Amino acid sequence: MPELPEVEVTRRRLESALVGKMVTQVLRRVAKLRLPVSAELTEILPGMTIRGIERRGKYLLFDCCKGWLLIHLGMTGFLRLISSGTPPGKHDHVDFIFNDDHLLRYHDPRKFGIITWFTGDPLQHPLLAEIGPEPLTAAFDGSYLYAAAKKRKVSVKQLLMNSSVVAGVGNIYANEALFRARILPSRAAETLTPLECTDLAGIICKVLEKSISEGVKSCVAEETVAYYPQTFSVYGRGGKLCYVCGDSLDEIKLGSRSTVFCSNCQK
DNA sequence: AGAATTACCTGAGCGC
DNA sequence: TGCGCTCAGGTAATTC
Repeated sequence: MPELPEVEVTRRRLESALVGKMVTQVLRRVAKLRLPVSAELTEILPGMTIRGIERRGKYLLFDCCKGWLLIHLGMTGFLRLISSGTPPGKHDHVDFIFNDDHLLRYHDPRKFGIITWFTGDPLQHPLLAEIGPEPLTAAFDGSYLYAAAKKRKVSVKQLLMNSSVVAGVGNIYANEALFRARILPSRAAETLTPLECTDLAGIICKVLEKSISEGVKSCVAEETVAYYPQTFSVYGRGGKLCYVCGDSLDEIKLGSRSTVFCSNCQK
């Protein structure tokens, strides 16, 4: 599923392909994803030029000069950049056709994504306004994390996955970062020491940045997809052997989310 | 306010 | 073969 790195890789690819290009047509095949797909998009967007593409957490923000196109990929969504005229397949819900004969196609089997239109400061949009600091900025550091964790009884992993605490960290990277920081996911957030918070914040940055650079390297000509091959230390490896100590990895549920860790390496 | 729970959605995998 | 069940999980809304 697309998390911050996948969204960032998508953003960079789309930015280099679409900035300065004009939308000529929007085709909407479903009325509703997780939220209604703004009906006015088909009438408003044609004629508009993409000035830039930003990212906030897992949201892509297309600057259309007169307003913003906000896209969230949900669980299973991805965007592809293909030739216009390519016939749509199953779950190809929305097409954005550009004046250079490119087609940006939104595909999402589970329809957990969001496509909406907003005028004004996109950061003030209700969906974005409460999101915590970006993990790859100076605003997210050990002292911030320590303050956020203090007096919180939820598990560290659930704290990291709370988007109002830090933007864009989902299940995969929460599992991976905690493994690398040697911290048990089930630990109450309030038990983290300042030193552990500094360590963890730095590791979160590293894990995300490494994934982004892998995604950039794997860039396939033409097609823009949110997914790229990656290897994880613990995510999806419950019952398999820890790469560090060789013990078998444990898998539990935290907040109904699959959580994998090494009880030998993580304390 | 924080924590826990529910809802949204479809394909994959499984037991029978 | 196919039915019914569970699971995957981001995040908003709802409830406690």
